[in-house]
Amino acid sequence: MEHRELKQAGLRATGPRLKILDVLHESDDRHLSAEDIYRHLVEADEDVGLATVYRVLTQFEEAGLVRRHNFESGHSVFELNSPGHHDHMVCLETGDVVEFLSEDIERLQREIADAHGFELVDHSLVLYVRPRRNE
Amino acid sequence: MEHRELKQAGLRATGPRLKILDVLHESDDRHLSAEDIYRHLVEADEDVGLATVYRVLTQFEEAGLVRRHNFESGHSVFELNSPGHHDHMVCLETGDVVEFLSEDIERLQREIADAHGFELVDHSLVLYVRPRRNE
DNA sequence: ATGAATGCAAAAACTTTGCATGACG
DNA sequence: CGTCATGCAAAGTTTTTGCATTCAT
Repeated sequence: MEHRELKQAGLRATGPRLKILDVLHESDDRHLSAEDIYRHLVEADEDVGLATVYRVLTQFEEAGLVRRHNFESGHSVFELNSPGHHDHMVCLETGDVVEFLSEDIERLQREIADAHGFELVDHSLVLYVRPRRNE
Repeated sequence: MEHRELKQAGLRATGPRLKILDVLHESDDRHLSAEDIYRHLVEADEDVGLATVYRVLTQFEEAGLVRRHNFESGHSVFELNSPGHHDHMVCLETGDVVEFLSEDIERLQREIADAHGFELVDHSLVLYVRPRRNE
């Protein structure tokens, strides 16, 4: 029940918000741009404006429902904020996105921030890779 | 001699390119947006167009003279491609950028890419931090 | 009913491109 | 001199905003 998901996040359960959340849940691709989501909605004959998609995604981000990434330049992509944190590996040749998690790296990051007198709030780690040739 | 630096990179040593490279070398802040560089030039009464700044920075990036980052959304920032690689820590309260390097993290990244059947080509790691309160 | 959310269109922010002119080697 | 590079202005992208209308509670 996505209605509940929105209320718990402190947001009114409006039509556009429900539809956008649904696209995020149902899409094969976990990582979608605002334009991607807008296209899904138009194709499904849902009447939602692009401006609303941007506004709603920003609210979702503030509410912790989604995370925003800026992998390469140009535009942002959004993904549902799944309970488990993870980082991303992007294949430069195929565009595939693989999620991974390294507790060692997570710990090292906290230690490094700490050593510089800071507290780690968040981080962004993206590995750019290409298929390994079997030599 | 920045003239030489450009020739070695395979670029003609034109006025605008020398001036932009100079701004990158002389600026206190290592990380500058195209607009930042343009502003420096205008203040120094140098007659260089913003479009040229963008074109030259892109050429510099392709030639390996600078690196482009997309820390937050909206705009790119550029820094001279110093010989030693490093990652970045951005303070959310002051905007300060601190550079750091962890050989452990570098190694773990290669291992992770490898474990997924990929070869690590590049990566982006940014820690978002805030000043640690002394409790 | 009432304040919040939406759609549309216009604007803003950032970056790229077309074209005539000017500069490097 | 022949390109290649530049400046300017115009166009392209992505994202935000103003405002009248509609919707959720």
